[in-house]
Amino acid sequence: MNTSLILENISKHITLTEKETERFLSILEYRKLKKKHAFLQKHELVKQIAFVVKGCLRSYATDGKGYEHILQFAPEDYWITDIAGLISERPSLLTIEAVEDSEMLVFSREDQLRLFNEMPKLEHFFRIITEKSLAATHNRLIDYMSLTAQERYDGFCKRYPNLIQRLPQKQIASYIGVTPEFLSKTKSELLKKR
Amino acid sequence: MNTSLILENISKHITLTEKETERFLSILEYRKLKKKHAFLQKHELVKQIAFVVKGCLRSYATDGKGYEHILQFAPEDYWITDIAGLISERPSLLTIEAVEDSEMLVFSREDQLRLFNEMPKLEHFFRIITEKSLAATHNRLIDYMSLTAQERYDGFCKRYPNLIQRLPQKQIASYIGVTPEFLSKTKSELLKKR
DNA sequence: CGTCTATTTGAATGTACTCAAAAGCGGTGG
DNA sequence: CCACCGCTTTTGAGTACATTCAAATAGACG
Repeated sequence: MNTSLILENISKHITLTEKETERFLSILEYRKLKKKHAFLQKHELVKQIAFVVKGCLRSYATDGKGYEHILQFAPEDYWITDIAGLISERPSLLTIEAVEDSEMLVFSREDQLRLFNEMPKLEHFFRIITEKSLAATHNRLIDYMSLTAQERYDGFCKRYPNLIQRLPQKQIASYIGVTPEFLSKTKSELLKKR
Repeated sequence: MNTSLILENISKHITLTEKETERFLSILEYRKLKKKHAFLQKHELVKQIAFVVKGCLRSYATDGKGYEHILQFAPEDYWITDIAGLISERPSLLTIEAVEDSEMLVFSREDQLRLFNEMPKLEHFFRIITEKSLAATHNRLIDYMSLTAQERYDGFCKRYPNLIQRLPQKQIASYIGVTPEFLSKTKSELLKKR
């Protein structure tokens, strides 16, 4: 189990002693997930949090017509869960699955909360992570409200230049909130302009 | 300075000793804000967090065309700030102002972080608050992606039945992400149906 | 190599926006 | 307390952005 990535990730905000590091590692479970396989199924109870070591996951909601709406992509070095399901302790509205063959380090909410009590530092870390995530989601909501599809696509390309090549266009369309057909047309418009 | 509301709010998640309560209250500043006056101006550095005791605030982004996009309403018993500006320490993209004559308890980020060190419990509290806020914003984003304007309006009415009467329709339109004209038409459609 | 899914393209449609003008409402000052 | 002014809400006509449905093409994977 290669834990250097997750330890580096954490060390950006807090410093753990050797003992604390050991304790933290003790709650981690290593998991592989093949492309298109689910880490979390819709309607399941959400109990875990994942840190992606390799590959990429996505979380999405499915609406009444069966359309998928992607909330988050989580490539290496990202955290992912269904926070709404996790804190409400109600069945998940989201599905989380692998976009590519992936590897994760996973732990339960239960263990997380237990560690928060033992090590306030760790709660400090996740408070910061959650704040960042909230800020990012705020910005995304504002983009949604104020930009056209073309501008949102531009923004996505600039913010995640490395992800674009790894994702099917259909999923990028779903993330920025348009149909795959429309994104295709939008892209060819952009090419004509240049 | 009436602090019972904020203390009750906090006590839903943590229990403070008398000393801790005193320490917490020591960082609070009481502030009144008249309708339409700003708690935070766009382009200012964000330094404070507010708890609304009376009245109602709103936070919004202004786009290139001068349109406002409301991110949050904060009536009594709600917390509000510009989290993105606060953590990035860059000028705010949001404006926060009073919808009605309001009263708040305000403290600085600096004091907040200082107290987090002194009292891990308080960081615990804000970790929870931030998680809830993130979950709510996720749900809102999904609504945005998957529902029509009419459905979003319905949802708003159901979720905030008491707020509707206090807010100008223009601001509800801005919150659900449509023009005031369109919301007006949407409402009369709804009436015809029933 | 064949099958299945993703992407592109086109035509018709729909949802929401823009602009304009009238009606309603609230607050302010005389 | 009323009259006026400014802002909000309503209504309508024309428009734009994005969707739906369909079909053809391209790509990925076993």
